[in-house]
Amino acid sequence: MARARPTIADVAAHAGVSKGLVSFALNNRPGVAPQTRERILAIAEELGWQPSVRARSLSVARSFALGLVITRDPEIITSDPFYPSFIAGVERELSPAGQALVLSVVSNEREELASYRKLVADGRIDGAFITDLRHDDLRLGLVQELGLPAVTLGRPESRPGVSSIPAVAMEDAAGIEEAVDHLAGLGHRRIAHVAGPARMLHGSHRRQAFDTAMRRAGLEPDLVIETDFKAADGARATRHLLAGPDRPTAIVYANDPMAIAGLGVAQHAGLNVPGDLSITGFDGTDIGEHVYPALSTIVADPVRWGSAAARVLLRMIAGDPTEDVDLPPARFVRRKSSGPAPRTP
Amino acid sequence: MARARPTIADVAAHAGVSKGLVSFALNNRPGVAPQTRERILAIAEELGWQPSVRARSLSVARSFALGLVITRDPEIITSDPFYPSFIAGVERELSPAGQALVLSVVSNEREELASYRKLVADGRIDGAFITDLRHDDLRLGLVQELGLPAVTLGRPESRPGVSSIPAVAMEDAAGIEEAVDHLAGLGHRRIAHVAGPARMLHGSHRRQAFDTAMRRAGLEPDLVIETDFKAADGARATRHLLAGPDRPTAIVYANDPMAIAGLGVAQHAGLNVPGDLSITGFDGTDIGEHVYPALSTIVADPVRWGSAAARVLLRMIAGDPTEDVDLPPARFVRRKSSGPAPRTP
DNA sequence: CTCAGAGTCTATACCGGTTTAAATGCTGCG
DNA sequence: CGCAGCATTTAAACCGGTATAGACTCTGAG
Repeated sequence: MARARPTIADVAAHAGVSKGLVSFALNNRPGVAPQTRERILAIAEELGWQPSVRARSLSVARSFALGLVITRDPEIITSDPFYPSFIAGVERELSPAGQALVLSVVSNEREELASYRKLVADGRIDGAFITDLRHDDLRLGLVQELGLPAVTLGRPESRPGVSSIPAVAMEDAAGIEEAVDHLAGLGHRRIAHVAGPARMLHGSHRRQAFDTAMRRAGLEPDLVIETDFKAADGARATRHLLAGPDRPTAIVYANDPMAIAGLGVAQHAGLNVPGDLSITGFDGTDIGEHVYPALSTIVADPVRWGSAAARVLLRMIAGDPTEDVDLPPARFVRRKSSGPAPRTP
Repeated sequence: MARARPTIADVAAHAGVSKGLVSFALNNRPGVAPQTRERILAIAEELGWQPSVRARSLSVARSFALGLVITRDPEIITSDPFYPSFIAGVERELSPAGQALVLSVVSNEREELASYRKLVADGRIDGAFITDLRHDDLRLGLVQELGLPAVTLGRPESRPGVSSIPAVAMEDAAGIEEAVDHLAGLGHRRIAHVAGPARMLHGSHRRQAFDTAMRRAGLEPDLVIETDFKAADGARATRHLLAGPDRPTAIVYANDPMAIAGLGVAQHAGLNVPGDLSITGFDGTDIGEHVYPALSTIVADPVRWGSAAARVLLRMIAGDPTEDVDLPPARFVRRKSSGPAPRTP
């Protein structure tokens, strides 16, 4: 019969001391005689004692877990590479810290808020990641209201009150500007942007960066189509752009799946990429490297982003002072899908 | 000042009964007078009482959470669409059941086993999903040893002892056979297979299905290359196949990212797809639909798989009898990347 | 020699539920 | 009328930790 796992009381009994003292010893608290402490630790070791997260949770009112709520329509099978990588980065920090990651996937904003509330009400998490920031994001007020430590990915435009919500930001605008500069430098004048949803902060950031870079190059950023970041949207937007009267010679997409879909549409229409049309993506999925022609894109580092965000959040929960973190900006990587503008006929 | 949330003791005090009776009433246990029960429920409602998962966890020795351990190298940004969808399906069941999902991402098998152990030792989970089954999978013995309720995705080849590990299986072989039949029917004789890792059960299943279908069509399944499911592997395998002496006219890939990479390689080599080379994938990512030519592939339903697996696991934990579940088989979907075999020169 | 104070350690309450044994009240039967 | 038997309810233990007040050394200064 498997012996039940030892509790702190067993350790206390074996050591001939009280429970409380064992607790002190195990938590490196002062007030325990050095040799007693050692004896207790040795016995705990020998008995194979491990703390019960459950019991500790109840008594210290913490859960030793962090929460991530992802909002997306589950029916839409999207090969967004961000989350898997981001989560891997988060785990890398949590695991050694003895923390767990609680994941929730919901379909819409209503459920999203409800999910945060529920996770907190159930005492499942001690802190949360806020990803995919939106304009007037209700989650910022919510975590404040709930008193839930949180970190945002990217800087929110405004934080409620004298906020204590640190941001871990990666400047994605720089990459877009690089891409536009690159294209303009290749002689492109009609450059379009297939943007992400404007209500999402990174969607509009990238768009603003596009506008800025275009104006700086003396071009009018008038060919912009807003999408939902889905491959199908990218295809639709591309068809629309190519069917237009004065079609672009280059398209800057807000993510890789849309760029790849756009590439497909262009090729389907008989265009040569990059001969007739240059294309750039955003995110650096591994597939982009292998399509033909290889996709010029803007690469970020979601694994690192995850680690950084987790570190900030852990520090915050520990009560240490935190401040915003700036990660190295996303960089434009030239591959084969972008080239010189076609000679005007 | 925010009133602390009410405990069962508050409810008891307001109702003028004992804690124990409140607990009975709230859990629909017999032995409580109907009108007392109602009064208690009304007061609990009025006070906005919610059970404390933490306290309940400690006293009933359950965590009300399920675990998913994903093994993959975090540095490899892979756009595998399976997990996000699978998780969405799982969540759809867990959330209404008041259960949470604890996610762990690890880099290799050693960490994987350690992760299961840790999750159980910490009492974080009541059950686990076992995905990406391998031959002689150590996890089966482990969950048995740990007494951890578990469900496998797909049927393991053998289960330890008189196993109590139910499987939720989706017949993926059927799709591969359909694909081969389709290609053979179009006149292809040299059909290659870019397979997944042989140590993974679905990798070798798909390969077996390929062999079977080939033999049935009177063809020799001699062009098979084993890979690690990564896009880069797909590209490499394709280059190898195309450089060979007697190059194939069709390639069946074990997943979509590899197929898309293969498509890129073929096009890069100046081949027309499907004119010179037919290509099929596996998984039905949304991108496949939008590349040019649209990828013929085999579509599964990971969302449904997730829901089914979660249901089985929940039932198991509840102590209800469970049995294996068979989901509808993956189906071949013909799109544009497969066509008649080229006329032999 | 006494007493203050530091250093150790114990006893006990507490976190918020569940569970069990025992107490209470009521009904109906002999 | 007495008592078995049932339904209802209470009190208290328990899950496994943490936290706090107080008790018990021992030392050193006055």
